[in-house]
Amino acid sequence: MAQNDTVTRILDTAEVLFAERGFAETSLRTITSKAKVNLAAVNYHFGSKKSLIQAVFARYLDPFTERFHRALDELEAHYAGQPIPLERLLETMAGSVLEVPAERNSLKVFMRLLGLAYSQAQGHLRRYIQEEYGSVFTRFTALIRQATPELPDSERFWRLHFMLGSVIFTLSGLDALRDIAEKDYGEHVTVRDLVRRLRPVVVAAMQAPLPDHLSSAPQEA
Amino acid sequence: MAQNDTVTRILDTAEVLFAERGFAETSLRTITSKAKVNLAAVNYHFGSKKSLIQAVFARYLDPFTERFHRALDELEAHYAGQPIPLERLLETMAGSVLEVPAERNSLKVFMRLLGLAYSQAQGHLRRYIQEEYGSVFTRFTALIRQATPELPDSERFWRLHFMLGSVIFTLSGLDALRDIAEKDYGEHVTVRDLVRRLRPVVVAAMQAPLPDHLSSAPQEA
DNA sequence: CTAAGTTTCAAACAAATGTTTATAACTGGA
DNA sequence: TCCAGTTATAAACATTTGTTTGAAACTTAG
Repeated sequence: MAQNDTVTRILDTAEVLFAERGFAETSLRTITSKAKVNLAAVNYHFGSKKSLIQAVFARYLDPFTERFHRALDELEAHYAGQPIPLERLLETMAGSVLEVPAERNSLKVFMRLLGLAYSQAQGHLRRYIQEEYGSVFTRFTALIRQATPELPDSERFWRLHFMLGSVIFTLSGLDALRDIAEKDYGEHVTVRDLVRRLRPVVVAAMQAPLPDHLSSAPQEA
Repeated sequence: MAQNDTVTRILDTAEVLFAERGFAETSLRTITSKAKVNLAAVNYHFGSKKSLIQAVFARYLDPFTERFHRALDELEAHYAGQPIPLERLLETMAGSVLEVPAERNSLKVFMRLLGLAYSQAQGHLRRYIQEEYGSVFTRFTALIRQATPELPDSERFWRLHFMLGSVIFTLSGLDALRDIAEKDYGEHVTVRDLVRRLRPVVVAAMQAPLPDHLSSAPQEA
């Protein structure tokens, strides 16, 4: 299993370095030397650096989407057409997110990669993620819609992205923030702690009153 | 005023390109050719690419911190020792943020730069921003503390970062999100619209009930 | 006008990057 | 054992990068 070993070692090393420094700032030579494989191995096994980046994402996102779809299946079966409560939906998502990286690296790496995918204008990455994994997000938002019928569609859209920002931003910068929190408040924060803290915040944010310009005026379609 | 013209043209061009592509992905040749100045001009006027990046930030952050400090002065004078309501603090911050870029480019560029500063592990940038502009943030959080006495310190710390994530993430990815929103909901969203939408969300998030593991157990110091 | 100082410019530099190539080493089945 | 197919390796390749250089052009004060 020499091939698989090389491929895995490249992926393991690349994901850590990408998360630490970003994609453009991580050279193939840095990856291959740290992974103790030949420089040409990346192009041989993956074709290009771009494809390596996508492969790093696929290794997280493939199991995640699979699990998330299954979890949503169960949830829908259990509620049998009834709208699923917002809290249950959020818990399910958090659960699926937490399950996957537990098997390999830390959630931090995963989130940091997601944050980079959004922030770095790496066009190909955004497109790739949207095309490959957009469907599960669409499904999730449709369920959120049933759970929050009082929200205008556009308002829900924006609030979901507000919350997505909270999660990705905080978790992707977790290391630096954790150091501060530990120094200033003497408490060591785990990812699970953060998720616990996030839950009431996200729920409250989604259920916040409508902004003035929407609550008084007639709501849009 | 030939020098100033060159310097300004470099800064104007660089900030847009940085915001669009990131720092590592934007070469000095791209900047200088688009700005119609000589390649060596960057090193002549700024010394290095790193210093150019910092100068781009300084041009936003210097006026911002000055205004924000002044606005907080007024607010503190008006409330004369009384704790300032959370909404007023948030409005003041939003106001200061909105004022500055109105004079030059769009807020989007500013936010996107901030997002990049956090997400790209550009160590020097994080350090630079923390050292140069950390004090105003410290002052702001102290006021937030008085406005939310019911929150444990660590909980407030995390919630502030949750909200910071919402703002930076949404506003820095504004272009892509706006396109979706316009296509799906037929509404053109301005930055001011978004800030209006953010307000009730942020307030509700900051005032959300404590998470289970904090609300029942005795609260930490 | 002239000389000193500042700014521009084209060219070159060294270093680093992703990728390709040709060869060697290894692998498993006939 | 031998041979196809796969994988590993070192070397080279063509670009691109940030930076430096030295001379030209320009500006400004005496």
